[in-house]
Amino acid sequence: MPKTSVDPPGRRAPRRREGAFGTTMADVGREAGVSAQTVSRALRDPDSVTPETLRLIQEAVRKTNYVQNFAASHLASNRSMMVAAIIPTISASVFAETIQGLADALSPQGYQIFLGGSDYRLDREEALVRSFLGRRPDGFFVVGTRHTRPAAALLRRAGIPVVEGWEWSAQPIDMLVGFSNRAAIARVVAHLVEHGRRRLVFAGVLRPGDPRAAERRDGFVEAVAARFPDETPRLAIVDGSPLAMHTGVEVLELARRRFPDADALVFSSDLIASGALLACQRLGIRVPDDLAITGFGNYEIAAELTPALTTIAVPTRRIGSEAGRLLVAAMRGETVAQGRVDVGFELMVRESS
Amino acid sequence: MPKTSVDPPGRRAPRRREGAFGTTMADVGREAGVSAQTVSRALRDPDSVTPETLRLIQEAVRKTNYVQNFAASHLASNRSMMVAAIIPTISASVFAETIQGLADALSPQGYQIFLGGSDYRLDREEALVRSFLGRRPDGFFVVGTRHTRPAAALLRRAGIPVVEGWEWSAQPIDMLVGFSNRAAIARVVAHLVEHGRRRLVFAGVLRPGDPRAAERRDGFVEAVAARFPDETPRLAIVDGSPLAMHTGVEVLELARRRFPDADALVFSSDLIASGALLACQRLGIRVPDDLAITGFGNYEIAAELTPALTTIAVPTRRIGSEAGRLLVAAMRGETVAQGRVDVGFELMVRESS
DNA sequence: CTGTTAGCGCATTCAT
DNA sequence: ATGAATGCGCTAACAG
Repeated sequence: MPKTSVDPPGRRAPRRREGAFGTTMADVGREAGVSAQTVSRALRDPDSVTPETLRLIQEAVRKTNYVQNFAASHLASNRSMMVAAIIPTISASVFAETIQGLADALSPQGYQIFLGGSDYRLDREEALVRSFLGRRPDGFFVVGTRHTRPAAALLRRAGIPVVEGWEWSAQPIDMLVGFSNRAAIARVVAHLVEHGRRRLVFAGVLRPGDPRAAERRDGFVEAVAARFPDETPRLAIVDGSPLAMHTGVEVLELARRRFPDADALVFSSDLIASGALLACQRLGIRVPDDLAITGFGNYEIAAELTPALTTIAVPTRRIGSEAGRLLVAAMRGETVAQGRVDVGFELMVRESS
Repeated sequence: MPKTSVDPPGRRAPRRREGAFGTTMADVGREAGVSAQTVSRALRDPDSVTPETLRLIQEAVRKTNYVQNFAASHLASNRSMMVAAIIPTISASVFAETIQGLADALSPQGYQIFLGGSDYRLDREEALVRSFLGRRPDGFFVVGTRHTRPAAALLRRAGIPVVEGWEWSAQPIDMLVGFSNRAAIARVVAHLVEHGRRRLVFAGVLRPGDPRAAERRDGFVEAVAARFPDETPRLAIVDGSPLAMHTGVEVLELARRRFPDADALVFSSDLIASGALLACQRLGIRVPDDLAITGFGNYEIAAELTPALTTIAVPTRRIGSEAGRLLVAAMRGETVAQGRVDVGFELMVRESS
């Protein structure tokens, strides 16, 4: 091995990558006959170089199979072009829709999304926040406005735009895109009472990490108390069961056992409302004649059932796209005039009520 | 401003980060009275430093609110601790389950997941592959074995473990975790024929980017041809409609119009089978007396319907966890003995057939 | 429009 | 067990 120069002390063999993507901008530049810096510029802003230079570089990129290394780009520019997103669970279609909306708004701007599911647990959310911040995202989206104190502190200190979603809050960490779960249930209660229902039962699954469901319960209690001040609000709530269709049967039975005279069941989710509605067919309970049933979320199944399910439609996708819009603006350094967006909701009156 | 040293020419102000996470390992080390390297070691392997040193460092981390920068770590170590995953759509619960399984296997090992949805389009998949490889993931998971030529080439050249999932293929790019969609449908056909059905119709939604649905159709054609060599296989397929419950009604009507004497409908997905089954109630079609109906996927709704839906259960979550297991082993540099895992499927016989 | 220089924050390598 | 030097691949800042 020829050694043409004397290495200074402490000099070692270079750590150059062996892998397939060992080619760097310098390699591309060498191939194209320009400097690495020009390659960098050409890739980020093609108009900043001569058309001829651009052509040479593009050709060199192709020839060398070059794939840009974003980690290095991130380190040098202090921009990761990533947005972190935390949702309660990946397998709930409503949150998946929100993420779809987020992606629709962010992808065209070149941002990638880092997704995590907290499994409805604030401690896991905190762990995710901590771990995600290590990747230095340029923005953060999180479902919910309730967080552990350290998680909120981390997000506040991160120095990046943060959007909370799916709820309404007086004191968001930064920006907010949501709606009032309370008001939505109040709307359901108003609808039922207007149609002659008198003995309403709130039927739901409540878990510690799901403040949105708790808000719906509170909204129910408030709305019923306002109309029937002398009555105790009727609640049929389970808290150990999963938020799934078959739990609807369980909640239905609980409600009927505890309140045999009920004439309307206000479910906290379409998922359990659907399970209950299908069970009613088997049990011979006539809906809406014997019992009105309402859901929440306007899931795909709601419109397909017989009778079709009355429910609250939430613009889940729009929550994501609005959040993305706000994040993009803020990440660009623009001052966001209105950082709180109420996307509202819509009562879908169908046959079940 | 005191200037105690003469700057060499070309010297500029440092680019040190201003943001909240400006603290580096050097800052932590200074606070703890050790070098940055010791901090680095302590964070990665707490046993490699003195308990006392560890304590000092942990305290310093807390005091300075230090959050490790993974981008720098990645660049220096050439390990990103990320796995990229591409699925057809985020909002399909079956794929969400697979991702959940993947996360279950990878998170404990410290890997984070980069998720993308191709929207059932191979060109978008290629774009995602390209963009994801720029992040230099340590492993790659992708649903499907069909890819554009450049996408497959990129994955092959990437020099990282790749797992394809949800199908079966003779020539995977690298590793494979799936099952035979053909065999699954053949199993359904066998079941129906054994129970006296003679005029089977394949009812489905086919889209260019969904080879799994196409496999199911092909499996149907093969199985029927093997049993009734003289007949032309009956197909009721729509290709412009979304894969949604309400499309089931459309497919049902098409099948009945085209094959009025059909005695069994083999749907390509529980989603459309459920929509069709619910429509049958409204239309007065008795299931299974007039018509047997089968689905695919064993979605949550399948067991809740009346009659409950006969379907193929796919271990969706296990596809993800097995993929994660294989990736972890390969990323550790272990030689994976069996890189092809057939997770199989199960016929769930219920009331609808 | 293009090249040069320095450094982003960390892990690796070697020395102690 | 700990420290010092070096470079990962890229972009910012500046010079020409």
